[in-house]
Amino acid sequence: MSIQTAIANPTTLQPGNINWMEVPANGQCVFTLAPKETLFHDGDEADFVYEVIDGLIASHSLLCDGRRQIMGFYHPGDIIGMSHDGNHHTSCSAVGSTRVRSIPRSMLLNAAKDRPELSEKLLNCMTNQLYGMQSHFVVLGRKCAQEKLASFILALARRYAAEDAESVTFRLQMTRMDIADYLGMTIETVSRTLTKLKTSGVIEMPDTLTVCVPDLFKLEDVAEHDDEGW
Amino acid sequence: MSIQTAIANPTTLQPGNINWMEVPANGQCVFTLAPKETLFHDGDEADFVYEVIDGLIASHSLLCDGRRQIMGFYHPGDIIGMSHDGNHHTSCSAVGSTRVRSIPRSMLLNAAKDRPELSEKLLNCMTNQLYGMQSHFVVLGRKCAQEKLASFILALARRYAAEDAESVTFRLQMTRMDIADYLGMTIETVSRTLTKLKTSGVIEMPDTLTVCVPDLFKLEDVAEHDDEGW
DNA sequence: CGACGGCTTGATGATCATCAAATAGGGTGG
DNA sequence: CCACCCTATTTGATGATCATCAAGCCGTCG
Repeated sequence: MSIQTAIANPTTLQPGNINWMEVPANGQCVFTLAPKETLFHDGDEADFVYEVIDGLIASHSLLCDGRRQIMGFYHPGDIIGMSHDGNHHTSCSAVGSTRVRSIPRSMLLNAAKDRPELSEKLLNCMTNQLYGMQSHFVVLGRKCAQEKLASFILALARRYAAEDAESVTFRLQMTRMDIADYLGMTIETVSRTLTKLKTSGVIEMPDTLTVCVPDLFKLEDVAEHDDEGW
Repeated sequence: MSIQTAIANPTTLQPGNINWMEVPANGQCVFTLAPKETLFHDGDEADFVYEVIDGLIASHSLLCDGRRQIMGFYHPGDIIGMSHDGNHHTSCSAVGSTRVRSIPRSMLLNAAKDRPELSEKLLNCMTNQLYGMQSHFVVLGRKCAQEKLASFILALARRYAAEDAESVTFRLQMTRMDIADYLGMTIETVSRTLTKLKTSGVIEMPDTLTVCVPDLFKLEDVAEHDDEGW
């Protein structure tokens, strides 16, 4: 389900999944971003709203001295670029090669006016994203390196794992630098901590991008408590 | 402007300011929370949405070992408790004595259905809050103790200062513990860092709760020690 | 007054950042 | 197909920042 089908069929619209099939075709557009290519910059006019089709988008913020913080990753189905004041307040760029669909903000808002269900769904998208950010605050503010990495991998694992699965294997789409900037660490600490997680058997990594979680519960324990006791 | 007047007069509704005057009176309720009293817990059913009338509310999250992270502070006019799935995903409690207005979630959603403007404003509230959280990520993930506190005080100062003012004096409503839990630090480091800011003349504190910022630009420099990218 | 909670200050140590260098993997051109 | 290069990643050594443990201070309240 995407924005398209949802506008066409409001009852099926899910958070992070809006379908804009009924929106005039000339307004929408699907295109592909190369890795690291920017979707929009902080401060740009927010004329468009985007839906990730496949790939991965990172929203981030830069300090002048080069420090970077990634606020969040947007996966397929996620909505990017809603604005309350007509301007973006963050930059967004592709992690790997990424396809997105764009729709003029005005068109989406107009459609929402005629469709209470659509605007309710948009609101759900927002509150959904908002809640997704909550746990990230705890990770950034209160967790140590090992808990940060475990939490990060756990979140990805849950996204990729089948319902009720106990183990899962997947490929990272982002670099160590991206992970570091997301978790508020350095690449060196990310690397060292991954090594520690491998050594303790919580994860396996056949190559630098493939992560295998043999026991999701064990990973949960590390993500929540600092291990040592386990 | 509050939720009340906004429902009555949609065109005047501003983000963080919703007026529900037209909502049946039996649905809404104004009450006072004592300091540290809880508005709702993580996991509670989100039957009500709240507007802060005066005082201050903190939304926070707890790890099982007692570590706490405050996600954000809600000031008068702010809306709390919108949920996408009918449950709260964070706890909220009063910092000092705080008055809030509650409205049944169902009633607000129904009113929104008949009022495209209202639901657009609600959406604005959400995106507004979402963007407010962005800078907090940078603070938590990428700033050192001094920058964290300077950023924190600067945000409060801007809220209290008159337009174009160069200096401002205000009272903190929260304890050192609250500040520490908001900024991802310990109370000791908060205290030490405040002392450092006082010593360097960036702020003055006649007593533990009164903050005087003689030069907002100087405070900006410390907070953004090269920061505020683009 | 004495006790309590919140705050400050001091001493010490752990964690993580920084600087530096080696290794691995991917892509290019011969 | 291999040599080479470039970048990403890993590993090592060292140090700064901040957490922790501990004690003392201040204002409030019973």
